[in-house]
Amino acid sequence: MNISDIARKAQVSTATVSRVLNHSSLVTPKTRERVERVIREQGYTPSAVAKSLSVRATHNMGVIFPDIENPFFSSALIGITQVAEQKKYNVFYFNSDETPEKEHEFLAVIRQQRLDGIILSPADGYDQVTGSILEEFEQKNVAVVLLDRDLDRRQFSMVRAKDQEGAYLAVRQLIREGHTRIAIIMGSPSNRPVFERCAGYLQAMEEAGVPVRPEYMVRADQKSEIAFTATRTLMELPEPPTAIFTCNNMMTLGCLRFCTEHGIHIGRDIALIGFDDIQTLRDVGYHLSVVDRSSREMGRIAMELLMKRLEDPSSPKETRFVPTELILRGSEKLSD
Amino acid sequence: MNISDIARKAQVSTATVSRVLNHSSLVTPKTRERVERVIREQGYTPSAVAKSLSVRATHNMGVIFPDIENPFFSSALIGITQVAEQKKYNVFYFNSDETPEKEHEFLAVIRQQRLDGIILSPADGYDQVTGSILEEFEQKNVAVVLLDRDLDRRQFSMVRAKDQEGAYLAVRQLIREGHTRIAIIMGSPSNRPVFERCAGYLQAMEEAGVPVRPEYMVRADQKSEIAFTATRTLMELPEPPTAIFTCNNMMTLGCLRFCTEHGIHIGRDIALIGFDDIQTLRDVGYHLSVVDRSSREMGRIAMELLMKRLEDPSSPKETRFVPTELILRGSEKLSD
DNA sequence: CTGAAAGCGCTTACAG
DNA sequence: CTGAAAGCGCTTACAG
Repeated sequence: MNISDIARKAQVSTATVSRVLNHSSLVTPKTRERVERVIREQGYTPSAVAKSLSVRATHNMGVIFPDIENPFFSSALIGITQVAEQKKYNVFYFNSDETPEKEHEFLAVIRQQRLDGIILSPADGYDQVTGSILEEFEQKNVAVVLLDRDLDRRQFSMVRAKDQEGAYLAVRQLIREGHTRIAIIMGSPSNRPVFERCAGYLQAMEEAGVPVRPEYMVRADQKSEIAFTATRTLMELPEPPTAIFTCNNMMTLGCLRFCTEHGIHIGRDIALIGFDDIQTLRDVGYHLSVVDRSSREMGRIAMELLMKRLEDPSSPKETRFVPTELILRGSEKLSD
Repeated sequence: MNISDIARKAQVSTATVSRVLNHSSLVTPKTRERVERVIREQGYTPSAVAKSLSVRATHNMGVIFPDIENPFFSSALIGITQVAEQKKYNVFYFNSDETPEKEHEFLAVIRQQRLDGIILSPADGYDQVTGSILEEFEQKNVAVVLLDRDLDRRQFSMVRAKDQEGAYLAVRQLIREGHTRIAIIMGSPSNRPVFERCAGYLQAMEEAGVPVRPEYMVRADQKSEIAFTATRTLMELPEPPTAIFTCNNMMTLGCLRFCTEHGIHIGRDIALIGFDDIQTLRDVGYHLSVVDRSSREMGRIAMELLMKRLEDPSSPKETRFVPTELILRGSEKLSD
């Protein structure tokens, strides 16, 4: 069942069928009606792949995220699909699993599939392969938007949160609570948002004249395991910190797990503020203070930026920021 | 840059280029090499859409889930993408947001996009539109696999968990702990897994001769809000239950939220066993007893079933079960 | 082993 | 307002 079959049964040309399919105004109501009836009767569904080949655009886009199990990314994906749906774009989802190699594979697939655009959070902010592939994309007019994480030295449209500011507020708050031994579980410089949160930490510490102790700055990554052991490192210090700031939700979870497994009570034995809210913990009334931002909104904005460049490839690349908010629920102080 | 350009520069026919692209054995090493060099030099990427049109198969598939923010579904998607990647299939992701209308829309898109197969968890197990669209799919040889939720009276390949058994074990455990006032937060019959968990509850109650009290059976849905108010209903009963069994993770969360907001301590004031483990709670050392199953595994199996039917459309539809496990962490008893 | 040519199912510039 | 025909970029049966 293809467009020719419909044309024959409706006694028109395929051009006419195509026109009614595309709601062209230059077709008589009566012929339109006749064609539509045949389409309905035959249960005909036009092939988007044939159309894509013909018009040289697919109306499909790709999303590459490092980990869809991370609530930040699943929320962002919701935001993306919401606007994709209303804009009639379809999304291919690829899970890079935090590995650049998979990311490269997927980028190749995206090229083959002739997707119109792509939204991604790079596995590694320093990756040159990803960077240059994306630049080729832009040259071939496939729109690219970076979400949350950026790529070193590369210019793309992107949506970010006010990371440094959020972290700064959090750490300033810890200082106001009287803490001076404040540790940070941070990430690698190749993950820019996490790194900027680190900058926020330093900013607050320096502004308040609190000495920054290198042994209080420990490194983790996107998997909670490392944060778990990083917390151990901190707590086994001769002079352990009295407060910790964690740079993302996975780190927060790893840190929390270490503490609970070792009888360290958050808000009594140690203060904690995390970056990214964790809904599940709120549900159970766990009073964790956090820096929050709207991940759905970030997804929506990423789509807006993508649409903008899709509609006009010469429109300027832009960076949009979503606000960040410090939510205090008690874990920032040491009660008892 | 298309296949003809490459053919011209390599001084062969497009047929030959196509053959090297597809690793056909009937092409001389030297011509192959020459063609490959030109491809490399030109940075040529063949169009999957043209190929799809030509071979009448896209090697693309669709996934429609009700809510990717639900950890069960995001984990299942990981399982799916893992095997999709190794089988060289690409996945379109659609979020139905628990609404049949969107689901219908997406199914139409899937048809237009000529996807080879689809994995879905229907928003409504009684939905006849979805049911008949899927049956048409099967007739047109687009493979369909249901994940977790099924469709009333319709035969499709599917992967499920041993829901009733898991629920049975949980409730039996509550009874062994001495509870007789055991409530259940259940779902609508249109969500089969949740409903079968209800059957497991009844089975355990009846087997033990514990009277089933209608007021202890309250209804919620996939959003935690309803479970929140359902819990209120239970707790405001003249004779409130001493134990609750919740039929999925969202219900568990809603129930927990009500309890924490009202100073009801799980494991002291009331016992609770939920269906589906909640990793975040484990991380913070929240001792919640649950019935667990492997959602990633369910995703992987769904893909296997899909591949099987893709490779041989006449292969029998089959239902595969993943095991279910009762994990006791203390919330099933009333200490103190 | 290689090529010419038809075909996959649409769209669209052109002519009428 | 409608149609004939070329074109989008591949694949493949057929002939050699």
